[in-house]
Amino acid sequence: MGDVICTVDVVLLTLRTAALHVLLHRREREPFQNVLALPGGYVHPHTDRDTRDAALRVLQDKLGIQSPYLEQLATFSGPARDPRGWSVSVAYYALVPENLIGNGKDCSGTTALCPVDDLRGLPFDHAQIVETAVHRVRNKSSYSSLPMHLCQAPFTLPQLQTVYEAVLGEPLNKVSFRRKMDELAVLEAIPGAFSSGNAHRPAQLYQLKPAWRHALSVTERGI
Amino acid sequence: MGDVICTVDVVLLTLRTAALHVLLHRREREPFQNVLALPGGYVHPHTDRDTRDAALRVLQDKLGIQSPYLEQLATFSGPARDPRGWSVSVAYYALVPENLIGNGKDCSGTTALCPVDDLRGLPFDHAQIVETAVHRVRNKSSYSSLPMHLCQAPFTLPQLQTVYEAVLGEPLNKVSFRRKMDELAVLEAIPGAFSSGNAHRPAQLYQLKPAWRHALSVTERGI
DNA sequence: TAAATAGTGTCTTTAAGACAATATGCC
DNA sequence: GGCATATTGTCTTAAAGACACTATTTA
Repeated sequence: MGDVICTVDVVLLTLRTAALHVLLHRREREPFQNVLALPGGYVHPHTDRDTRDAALRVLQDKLGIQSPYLEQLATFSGPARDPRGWSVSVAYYALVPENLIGNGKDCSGTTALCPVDDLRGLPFDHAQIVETAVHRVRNKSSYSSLPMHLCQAPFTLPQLQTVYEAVLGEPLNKVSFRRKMDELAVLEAIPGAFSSGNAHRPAQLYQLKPAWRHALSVTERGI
Repeated sequence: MGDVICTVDVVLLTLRTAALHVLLHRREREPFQNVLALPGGYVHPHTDRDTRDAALRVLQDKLGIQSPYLEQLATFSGPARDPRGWSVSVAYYALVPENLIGNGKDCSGTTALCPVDDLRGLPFDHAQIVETAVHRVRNKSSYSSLPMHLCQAPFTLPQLQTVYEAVLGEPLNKVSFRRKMDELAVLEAIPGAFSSGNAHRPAQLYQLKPAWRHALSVTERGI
């Protein structure tokens, strides 16, 4: 009964040039040594408090990324998804602003940021896991504050609207968008802080209220 | 690495007297022998194609229930949730109409149907799993055809509305409800079939279109 | 025909979207 | 001042809810 391989995989998503990208990591060992794949690894029952802990450890050890927005996605299982044998992978997805990537390790070709709509050659069932994650993120973004975790604070409302539009893939009504952001009630204006340097009116800068740094607010009827 | 216990648990929900109930099963073995708990068991890598398959097997073997609406809920893990050791449980939830329960085995005290808002003494972290399932079902019911799987076909629209109201815990506008059922587009009227036996106008009988027996339809703005 | 519930028409209220006017920085 | 974008006001449109009217059965 104990011959089930138990792993975690992390789909780390970010926004680059208005398109969702996933961070892939070059595998150090067999199977699929040197192939780009989702960062993941065995659950370490002696040190991990749970699978979420294992996912955070993977992010820290393999990518040097700490404390992103992290949520359980789904669990994938079966005899064929991993050549080592019958396996269970608890998948998580993380959202980070682009600037957070590369601050840690790498810079050496061990990671790559790939557009989620143009992925090829992923090992295991990682293509399906990424697809599930992207679907979840796009869906959840349509009624919640989720995309705010892709935005580097401080940010302006027009910048945030651009992020929402990139994730959702459709233009949004400016007035409605602002009404919705107000309804979500997770942003706080930074007093006296405005965007600058542009040849036009500066915009108010905002940040997530601290209580919402790792939580979501949802609207009744969608963004 | 292989010393992680891998199990599935199933939260089987039904509606009895307008209240959500969960089907519990008396454990045949240690730990918690003879205690009522969620039906569950080890993943069998030699026979299960995946964890969903394991959940269906558990439903069949322990409860004699086949082919309900079944969906993955979440995965629960950690060193303390199971006294046997560090464990991962992939939880599923199933929805069935009440009449389907008891057609199989039991009738002998090995199972019990308990109201989800009045559960005590559940072993493991099963209380948390049930709570998560109920939360998921209530939330998903607010914008989808999910509650239809709690309804024995054929059913009338007023009956279905009662089911939605029971799950959501609030009264619904009759006209809006019918507009939404029309928008979901998953029901088909059974030609010439009407409810009868009551001292009032009979109601048209409906059933799920076959394509939607194991799928969900969702609305843009909620029920 | 009275009672009870099913089913529908329509008015009111509320939310969403379109449009435009004003605000404010930098050149 | 002129330009570009931010922000806000307000009108239009669409969805949701309230209410009431008609329909159809049994007692």
